[in-house]
Amino acid sequence: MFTFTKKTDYALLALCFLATEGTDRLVGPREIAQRYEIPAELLAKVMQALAKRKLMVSVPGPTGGYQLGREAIQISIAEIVEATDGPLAIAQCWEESGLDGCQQARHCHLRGPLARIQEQMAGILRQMTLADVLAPEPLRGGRFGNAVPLIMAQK
Amino acid sequence: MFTFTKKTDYALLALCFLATEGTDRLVGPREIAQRYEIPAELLAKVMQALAKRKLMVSVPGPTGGYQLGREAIQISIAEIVEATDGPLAIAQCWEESGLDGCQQARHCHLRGPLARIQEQMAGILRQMTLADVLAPEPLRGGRFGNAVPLIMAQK
DNA sequence: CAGTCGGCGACTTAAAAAATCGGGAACTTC
DNA sequence: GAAGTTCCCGATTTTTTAAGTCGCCGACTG
Repeated sequence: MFTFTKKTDYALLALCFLATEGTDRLVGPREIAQRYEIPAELLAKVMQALAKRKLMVSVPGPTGGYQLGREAIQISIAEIVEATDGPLAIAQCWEESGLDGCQQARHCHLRGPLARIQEQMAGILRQMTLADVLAPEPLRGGRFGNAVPLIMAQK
Repeated sequence: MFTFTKKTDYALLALCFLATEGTDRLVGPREIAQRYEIPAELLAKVMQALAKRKLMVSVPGPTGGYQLGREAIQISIAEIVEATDGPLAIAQCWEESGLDGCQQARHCHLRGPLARIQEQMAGILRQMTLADVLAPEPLRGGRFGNAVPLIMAQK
C-alpha cells in the first residue's frame, strides 16, 4: 500500500546514478541495468520517458547515452512519478468516465475529503526533490521529522 | 497511482454511514451495501476487519448489526487503511524477507529517503480522522490548503 | 429448536503492473 | 558512404495483486 511502482524505483535509481557518476560523461541504460541487476529493456523505456519530460537529455549514437536534464534540486519527485506512472491522480472517481466509475449511487461525501488527502500527498512529492534523495541527511526534516514512529501493526 | 483500494473506500463509506445514520440503531452490511450498490459479501468482510480493530462494534444475531466503536474524531484514516489493507508499509525492501526483496545489489541510497517520504505520507493519514471526512468544510485546511492546484499532465 | 446473521477461511475471477519482443530512425566510426 | 551501435516506440506476453465469490461454523433471537 502506497509504495512506488518498480518503474519509479528504477527511475530514481537511474537519476541518482546520473547525478553521482554521470556528471562528466554519458551513461547508457545498459550500464545502470547491470549495476543494479534490473531488466535493461524496461529501464531503457523508463529512461526514455524521463528524457521526454526533460529530466534527462539523451544523445544517440554509439558513444551516446544520458545525462541529467537539470540540477537535482530542480527535479521534484512528483515529476519523476508522473513521468513513469502517469499523472498522480487521485481517487478513481473522476477520471474522465464520470459515469461508470462512481455510479449514480454513493452520494459522495467522500470525494472532497479524499481529494484533500491526496492533494496533501501530492504536495509532499512536489516539494521533495532528487537532491533530497541524494542527501544522506534530513536536509528538510521539518514538519513530521524522523521522530514519528510507524504504527507497525502485526500481520 | 496512490489511490485507495476499494476495500478502503468501502470502509470509509461504511464508517461514514454509521457515523451519520447509525447513532441510535444497529446497521448491517446488507443495508449499506445496497444503498451504495457495492458487493455485500466484500463489505461484510471489510466491516469484520474494522470490528476486529475496534473501529466498529458488532452485535450478532438476527437483530444485530454494527455501531461505531469510538467517536469519529478518534478514528484516524491510517487505522482504517491498516485495517483493510494491512500495515501501510513502505517500499518493498524491508518487509521481513531482507534477501529477495532487494538483493545484494542496489547499494540502496534510496531506502532512507524513501522511508522519509512514506513516513510523511503516513503522518498525513495518521493525523486525519473520520471526523475530517465527515466535515463538509476544510476544518484543518492548513499546510497545503485547497489553493494548490494539481499538476494534471496530459495523458 | 429453527432461522438469521456475524465470523472466518479458501477459492475463483478480473485488472493492473512488469517484463519481453520486434521493427524503425539517428548518429558515429571506419 | 557503408556498417554498426544506440536510442526510440509500439504491441504482446507473462506475472502479480486486487477484487469478488463461495461454503461452513458458531452465536444470538424468537
